[in-house]
Amino acid sequence: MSEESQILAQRKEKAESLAALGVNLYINSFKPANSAKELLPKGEGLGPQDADPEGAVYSVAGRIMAMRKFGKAAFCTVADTSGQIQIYVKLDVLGEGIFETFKKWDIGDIVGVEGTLFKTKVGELSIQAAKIVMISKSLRPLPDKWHGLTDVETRYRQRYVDLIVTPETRETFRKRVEIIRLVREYLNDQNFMEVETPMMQPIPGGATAKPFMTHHNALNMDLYLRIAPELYLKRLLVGGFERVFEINRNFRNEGLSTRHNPEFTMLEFYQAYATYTDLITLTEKMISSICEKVNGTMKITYQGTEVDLTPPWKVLTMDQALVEVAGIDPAALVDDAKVMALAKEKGIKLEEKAGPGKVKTELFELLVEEKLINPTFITSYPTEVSPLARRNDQDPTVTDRFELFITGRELANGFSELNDPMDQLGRFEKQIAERGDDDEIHPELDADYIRALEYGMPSAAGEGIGIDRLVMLLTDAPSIRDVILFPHLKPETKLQQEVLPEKP
RNA sequence: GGGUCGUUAACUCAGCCGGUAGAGUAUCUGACUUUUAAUCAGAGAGUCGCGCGUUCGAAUCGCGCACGACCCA
Repeated sequence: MSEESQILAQRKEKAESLAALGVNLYINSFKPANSAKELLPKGEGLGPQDADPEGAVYSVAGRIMAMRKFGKAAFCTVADTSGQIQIYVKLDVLGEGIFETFKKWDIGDIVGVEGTLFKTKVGELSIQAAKIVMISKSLRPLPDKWHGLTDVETRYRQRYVDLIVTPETRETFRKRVEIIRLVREYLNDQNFMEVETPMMQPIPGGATAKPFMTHHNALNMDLYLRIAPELYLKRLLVGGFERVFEINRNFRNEGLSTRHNPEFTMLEFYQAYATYTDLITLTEKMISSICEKVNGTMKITYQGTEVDLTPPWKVLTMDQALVEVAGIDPAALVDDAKVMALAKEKGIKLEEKAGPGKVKTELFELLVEEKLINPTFITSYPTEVSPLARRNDQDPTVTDRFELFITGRELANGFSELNDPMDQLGRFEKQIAERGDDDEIHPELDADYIRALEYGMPSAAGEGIGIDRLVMLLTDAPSIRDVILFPHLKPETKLQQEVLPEKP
């Protein structure tokens, strides 16, 4: 108790004194018939100080966000999920006994109110409270009503407080839900089936990333949290499901940043008898239409930069991008030796086993990526860096693949799928052979995936879209932590001591 | 992993060259029956992130650590 803050101790005392009066502080019998949002239009016909002539009784429940108390009356702002409404509490309406308990109400309490509507002198629609109940007593004070909660650490750690007091946070996550709902709707309308594939995988495949490891006790086997669902979704193409998608979490055991959370949400979808160019069209239509539905326009601002999502979007090959965007002399790209020389000149460290394709991709990442502000599809990725993509029929050193960049960031990655089992096996083997001894990522050969391809997979195209990054773009969020409800943080050290009661 | 910045009351923040810890909001007491950042009067509230060091004396200076932010790899 001695360690407890004064306010917390006072609130606990207050709760105890209410309980001593026989007030149940945590009832579950109040069921509001109305929401704040639906009541607000009912004041439209009323002038200041008018009472609702129909005298209808309404009830709402919500959290007290502000209180202005007088001796024998008070105004409270009550917030529910739909919005806020003011309630007016008066001694002569409620009676002495009830009003005494009301005096112990605090900002932050969740309460229920029943009464009729009226407008105040200054014209704010309010509920004249005829009945009031405490639904849940709050023991902790809310942050400053004027400044709100600005400490980002507290906002991420105690998202529940952030959601209570920061309207922008509520808006961002409402938009996130809406964006994901619209993605589902779009793909369902195109006859895609939503499926779920393993998150715990014996061999982590479908991407190059460090996995998290876990252990199954009964089977006594190690498992990996998936880094991508790709290889399972393509098994479903073999099985005859021609259009599948999955929206779910991937896990990568790598660094954290404003663009990386260890678990993140990925959309992957696969369409049989389609090519990567079909997906380019699908992608620009889907994202631009979702943006218009969520933001009312396709021209948005991201962190002060204007971005126009109106289709069609620009399509450049990697070579074209190096020339047009980075200003590289086309002569420097004509053969492998010239590419290697250029990389050296630009200060790229040449790994021993890195081939010209990997080097060119690094040049692209260094010189072009951050300059692609408006949506741009980059195509013709080197085969070397695209182990699961189909080779281009004219030039087998590149693949029928694209990545989508907006605001300098990769947002999507798609390609015509490699369905030749022998080619796939060769690429897996090459990938494993080229692994540097110091590499922390150890690709393993997924033999069952090869076996699946040997049954025959239809020609197809597939794509992954980072949902968190899409939400960041469409909500103008600077950090991925602003679009993930509970982003990963290191644990607090002192919290246990604070919450647990002291033992004698 | 490296660099820069931050951590002071429940919240938002001051605190200068090292000399008794400050404000607003919130809270408590009193007044107040149409306020809306209500008002007026009064009061309480702190392990200055943690540890070590320098010093007569450290929120302040130094070193280490923790957590966070941003940038870089």
